Amino acid sequence: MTARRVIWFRRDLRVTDNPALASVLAEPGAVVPVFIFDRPLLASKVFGDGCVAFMLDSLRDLADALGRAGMPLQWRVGDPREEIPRLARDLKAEAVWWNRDYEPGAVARDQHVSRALAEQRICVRTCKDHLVFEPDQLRNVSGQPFQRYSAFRTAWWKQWHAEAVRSPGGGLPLVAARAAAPAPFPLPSAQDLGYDTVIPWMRGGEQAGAARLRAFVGGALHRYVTGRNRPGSDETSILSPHFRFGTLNPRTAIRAALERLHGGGAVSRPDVYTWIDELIWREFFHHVMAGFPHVADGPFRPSASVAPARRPDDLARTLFRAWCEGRTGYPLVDAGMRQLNQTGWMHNRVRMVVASFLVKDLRLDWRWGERYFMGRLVDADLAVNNGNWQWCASTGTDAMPGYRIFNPTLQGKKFDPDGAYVRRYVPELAKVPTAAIHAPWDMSRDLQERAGCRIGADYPRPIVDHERARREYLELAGAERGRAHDN
DNA sequence: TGAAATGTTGGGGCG
DNA sequence: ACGCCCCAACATTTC
Repeated sequence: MTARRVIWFRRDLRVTDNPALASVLAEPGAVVPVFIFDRPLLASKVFGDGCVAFMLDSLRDLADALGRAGMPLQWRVGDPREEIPRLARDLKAEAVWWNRDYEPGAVARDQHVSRALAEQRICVRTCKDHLVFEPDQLRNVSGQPFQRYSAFRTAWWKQWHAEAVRSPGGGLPLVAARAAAPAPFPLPSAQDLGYDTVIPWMRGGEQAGAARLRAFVGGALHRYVTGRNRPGSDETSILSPHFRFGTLNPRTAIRAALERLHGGGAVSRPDVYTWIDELIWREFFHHVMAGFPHVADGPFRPSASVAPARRPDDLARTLFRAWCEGRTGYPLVDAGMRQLNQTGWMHNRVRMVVASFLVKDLRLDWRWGERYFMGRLVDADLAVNNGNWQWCASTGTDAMPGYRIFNPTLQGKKFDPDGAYVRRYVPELAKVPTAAIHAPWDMSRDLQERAGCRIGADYPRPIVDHERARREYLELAGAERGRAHDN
């Protein structure tokens, strides 16, 4: 009897360019693909309906591709710590394969599973996939994880050139030619998992991921440096959900961008390298969380020049609710939050603006915002979301200085000059003239009537005065710095 | 991947 | 022609 091997899919929901799958298929014998719906994690409701919808959509694509190759996906709902060892034993598996995950919780889970499998004398084989370089591959001169993005990026590129990073090859064809599609393997519905069914804002699965990558690399990439800052036009890649679930691999995406650059054409170096920078930031935040797991619960370091959050009283909760629902009275902030609530995604420029507003203008605990984002974003990724929030809150490894405070009006004028983004997501403001779109409270009574938007009735008056909030934040931050200095 | 405050410069209007 | 002022435009400093 030939040996049977299990491949456990987690954050690598694709059949092409998948190191663990390619390796397990390279050996003779039967392969059983497995996915576990992590019941405790799903019950914790860290993620939202949109995220679960994207995952299910991706799993349908994966199950279909595996089914065509004669390997129906097995799935369970339960705790993977128990389900994987049990499944491996029931299947009389000789080995279990997976691609590694670096989140602290996932590392603990995988160690637990590895021990349980070892007790049953079942081999564990793991591969690198989710990051181009793993945490222990990139260290500073003293052997520690990097704490500065610029140094990390230098080391990252050095390693990229040293290794000549390639895709693994092998795996399965995306669509088997002429193969009759088997009956779709029934996966659980969102309801079965305790979530509401929502129409996914973007398609999941590796076919959708590959199509989007092609469209972006062949399209908006050539004007990325300026285009990426324009939330009113779709000029970012919008690939983050695919990287989150591994329906697309960053190594492949980066190679595609570099090939477009070197293949000639209208793509400039700054455009390509600026985009790749964003993917290196993603890697950086994963390395930071792996090296300093305490960042998951609080600041990387107690930081001077950061004002303390206000008391979590009724006022704080009222302000927070207004922020969540996009009712702050600042058009760009409200448009961003409504885009998030409606679609499960927010343009990155606007993510920075709404985060700055929560932390600096409202002086709320950044972790409130972090948690809200996790519960809404289709691309909800613990390490990346946490890293970005800490950056905005000025508490992170390589953070923005505390005195950097975004002015939501100015950001709107600069990056949404015609107000297209605001008008799309804040329909009350649709008829406000462009000159006033980012400061509608300046409109005269008469103008408000004509624009069909009375401030304070149809659209809220600003819940805080930005000028004043900014001065207060700086004052409190200065006091904090003074105290730190005294101690 | 900030923005306000402050400083500097140079062109043009004007007596 | 000259000095003076104003101010926009740009540069630098500061939070």
